[in-house]
Amino acid sequence: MTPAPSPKAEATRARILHEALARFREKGFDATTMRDIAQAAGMSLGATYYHFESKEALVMAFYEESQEALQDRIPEAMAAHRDLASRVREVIRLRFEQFQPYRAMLGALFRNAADPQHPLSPFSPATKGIRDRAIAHFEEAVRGGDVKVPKDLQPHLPRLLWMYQMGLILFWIHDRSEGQARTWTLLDKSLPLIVSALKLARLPLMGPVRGAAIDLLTTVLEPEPASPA
Amino acid sequence: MTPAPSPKAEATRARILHEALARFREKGFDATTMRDIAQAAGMSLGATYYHFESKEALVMAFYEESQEALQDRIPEAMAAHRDLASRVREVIRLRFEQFQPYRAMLGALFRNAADPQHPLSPFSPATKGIRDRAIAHFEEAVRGGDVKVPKDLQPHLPRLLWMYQMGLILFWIHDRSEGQARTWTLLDKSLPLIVSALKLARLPLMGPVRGAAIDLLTTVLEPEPASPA
DNA sequence: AAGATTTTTTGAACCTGTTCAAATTTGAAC
DNA sequence: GTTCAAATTTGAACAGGTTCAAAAAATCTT
Repeated sequence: MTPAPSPKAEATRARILHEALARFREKGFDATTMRDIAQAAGMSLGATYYHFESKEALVMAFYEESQEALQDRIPEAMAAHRDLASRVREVIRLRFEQFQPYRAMLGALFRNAADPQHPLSPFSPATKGIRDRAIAHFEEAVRGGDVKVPKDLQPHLPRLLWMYQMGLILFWIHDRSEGQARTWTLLDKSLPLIVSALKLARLPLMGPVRGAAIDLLTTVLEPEPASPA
Repeated sequence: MTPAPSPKAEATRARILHEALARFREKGFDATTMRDIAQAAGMSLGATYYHFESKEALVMAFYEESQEALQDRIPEAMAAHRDLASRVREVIRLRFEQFQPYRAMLGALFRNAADPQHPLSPFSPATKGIRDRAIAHFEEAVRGGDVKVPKDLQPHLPRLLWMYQMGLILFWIHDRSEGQARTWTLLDKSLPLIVSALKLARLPLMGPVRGAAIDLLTTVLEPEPASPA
């Protein structure tokens, strides 16, 4: 796809991204100008655009890099937690920890969350690669957890948990309480409920209910387009 | 607040809005330029800005006007439906019917849905007036319905139903299926579930569960700032 | 190393939302 | 009808994201 990984342009790219993020963190996404970034990186505006298609592409690169960085920390984190709630909580906690310095600017990323067509949306085709890896974390959390998940729910659960995380992140971004305390309260109140519901879902009588819920789910979830040969 | 309703500026305003909406419908929000609109309305760009603070203000005016227009149709619609599911469905159906011609451009309104601070977000302080009236429709639907709602849930239900509607609208806007068939499927599958859950919620054993759910709810819902005297 | 080719960089636009001071028009008071 | 203030309109800017042809630098070929 990309013609070549490029030799040392990689360094320039990294420098631009670095300078951009520093400014995003400090003054926010909107207040930072592409001209600011170009100047900080010591190059012309046009050159900056040679390395990044758009201002938003910078945020995308950040998103990508973040996912990369988290990748490594999941295994050890999972090794330290046994029960499902703790495992899921840990995945989410790590993400928050990582996003912390960028909380303000993340508004810019999630501004477009509601438009699944927008490249920057966490739900867009453009972010599928990142999304899939993020979902894999929850797959991992569930797999090694202590809760037996019904067969029919199994293929959906990781994605559902990822969506749950997305909701929390959205809440967190706009949470103006001290230290985002309300988000943590929400997490600690909702996660146990989810896990309880999961345990309840295994009860014999619950078959039909589960069926209805999953039926609903498949209606909502876009059918993944079959990748052509 | 507003100094005066203005005499005939109202007509100019209406003309601008009319021309703007025609173009939004035809070419979409983004592809329509403020210069286009000014020209269509037969006036200078600056004059257009005299009547509308911003391009988004045009969408806001549309949103406002829509709410106004729906207001009248609710009573008769409710008179024709007895059971709760039908009543709620009717409120939602009316909204879809009204938004139909603007479906494409509504992406622009809901683009900012995820940012509760953004004026155009249906969740923003700026849209509270409209929102409150929309919620009132659901209040009406519940009040005259055939389902007895538990006391502790009562104050929350209308808003919850409104949020449910918002979710459906969001889904609908991005639903690319023929005639947005998937949205209707979703509605017809989810609404009965909601009503069933509501009926179940009244069962004696459900008290604690309901309590936990409502507790969670009040954590999520921003505490409305007390209006100062 | 000269020439050819590709990658980077530059600088000058362009576009579109928005702002604003300076007219112009309108309407009320006299 | 003249006068004055307020409401409206104009035209010319500005800002910031984006584009692009042309120049410069780096890399490759022989």
